Amino acid sequence: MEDTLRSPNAMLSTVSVDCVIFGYFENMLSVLVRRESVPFNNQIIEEWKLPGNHVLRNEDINATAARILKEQTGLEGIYVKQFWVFSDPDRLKKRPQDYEWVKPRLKDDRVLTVGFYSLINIDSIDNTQLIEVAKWVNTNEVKELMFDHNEVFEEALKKLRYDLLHEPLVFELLPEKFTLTQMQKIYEAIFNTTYDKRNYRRKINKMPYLIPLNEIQTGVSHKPARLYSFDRNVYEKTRTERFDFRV
Amino acid sequence: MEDTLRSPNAMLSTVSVDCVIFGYFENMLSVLVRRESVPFNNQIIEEWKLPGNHVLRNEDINATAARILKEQTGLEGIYVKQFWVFSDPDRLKKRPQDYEWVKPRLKDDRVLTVGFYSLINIDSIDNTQLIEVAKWVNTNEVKELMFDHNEVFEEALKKLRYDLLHEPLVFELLPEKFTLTQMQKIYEAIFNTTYDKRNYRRKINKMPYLIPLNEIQTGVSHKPARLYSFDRNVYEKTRTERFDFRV
DNA sequence: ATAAAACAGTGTTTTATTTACACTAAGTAT
DNA sequence: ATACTTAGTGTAAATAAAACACTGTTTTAT
Repeated sequence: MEDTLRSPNAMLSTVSVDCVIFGYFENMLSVLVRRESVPFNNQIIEEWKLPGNHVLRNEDINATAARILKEQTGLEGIYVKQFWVFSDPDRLKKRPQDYEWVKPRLKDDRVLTVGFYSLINIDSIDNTQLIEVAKWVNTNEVKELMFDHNEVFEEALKKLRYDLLHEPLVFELLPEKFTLTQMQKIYEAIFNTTYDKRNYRRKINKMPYLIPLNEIQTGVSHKPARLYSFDRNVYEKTRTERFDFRV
Repeated sequence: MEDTLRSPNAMLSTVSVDCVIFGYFENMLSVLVRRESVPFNNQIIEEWKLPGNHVLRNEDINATAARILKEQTGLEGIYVKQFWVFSDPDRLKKRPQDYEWVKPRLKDDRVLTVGFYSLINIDSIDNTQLIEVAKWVNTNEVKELMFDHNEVFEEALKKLRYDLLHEPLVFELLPEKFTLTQMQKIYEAIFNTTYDKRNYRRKINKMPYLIPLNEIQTGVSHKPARLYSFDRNVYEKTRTERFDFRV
């Protein structure tokens, strides 16, 4: 409501974007960033957090997400999706050791953060130029993070699972050319289950945007599988609504 | 990323919540608010906008949404869901006549808004205590709104349709006790289509949370229909993930 | 009392989708 | 040649979806 006189109680906030970057290589992986050590109770604690940054003056939040992706991983053209706004007034105070360290820097009331998740394809992960303090970790082995970042992470994973049930986001995690087994394994990893190979293939073969190529896998020590690709144009024609995009 | 030194380019923003309030009575309806008249090019223009307000210092955005609902409609305990953050740096400038009027009041860089939609049940609409400048309008007859509010409105409607395909949100639009025909008509209005009554009933009768009552409709001048209710507890048990709540 | 109007409520057949289940084929390594 | 590893495929049964039309109950008008 921009047209009322500003209430003296209106919050003045910096806004940040925190990105849960998902990739798949044998397991579901996610990028965490090591923060400078935190002194707390006379101890030095090594702390990890999600990659994130402030929204800048001339940026929309999607540009912020794109910038974070570029800075942290060196990658561009990555799938990103905003999934939730974390706005608890006390969200930075949930872990006092983090808050004590941040507090002196705060000039505004709050820091509200928009949670994004992003999906990176297998091949990119090999040549990701992660910044020095970042690393890929197994999503099952995420330890305690700063602030409310565990909550952000868990919500991202929930939302990814939910979205995958309704949209073929799995292609964002796959390389340009992939095998059906690779695709199946990603679903199995995310949903922590297994599927019957024949039924799985029967089902996905009905997707008109799944294109079989006249090419086979190389570099494997067994029968090579056929490669497939994802036709984005065909997919775009089949859907009516979008709540995501590419940065 | 709250732990880096604040960039001099970090945006400082007030944050607002704009609510697209949906209800159903013969048609899909939504609440619009009339703003004080706007002088532009020496004309007085009557302007409409979505109900909204600033996020206050000690509020999270969901509390803001709850407050807006209470203030504008007098209702509490309403279903609300955040669906998108509108963060275009120029979003207030899209309609210069609006921006000219707001500009002198802005002390911060931007106003970022979180879009919510909310669902109100038929019965409440009758006794909604709308504030004087607000009115229910047919969603098909929403005219030009202030700022980017037409975009917010359209995105809300898209998101509602999308969500309805995957979750039984229709119960939020229905009264405590309702007939199957009422329910069907809401779907038909939102998706602008018609369904076969027998197939529709066969389908929804498989929902375990749809409870037939030993009561029938009253006050109708034809055969009264059986009443049903929605069992929230049964529903909660059948779902795994939530991205919405009640305020 | 009877008829007309308005909506409630129900079943069958066909087609498509889902599920459960196990073997053969192709390439690689030794 | 053999063993190993993963690729690739079919069928039958159960379930779900889609197409389709009439009878029953209550109210209102005459």
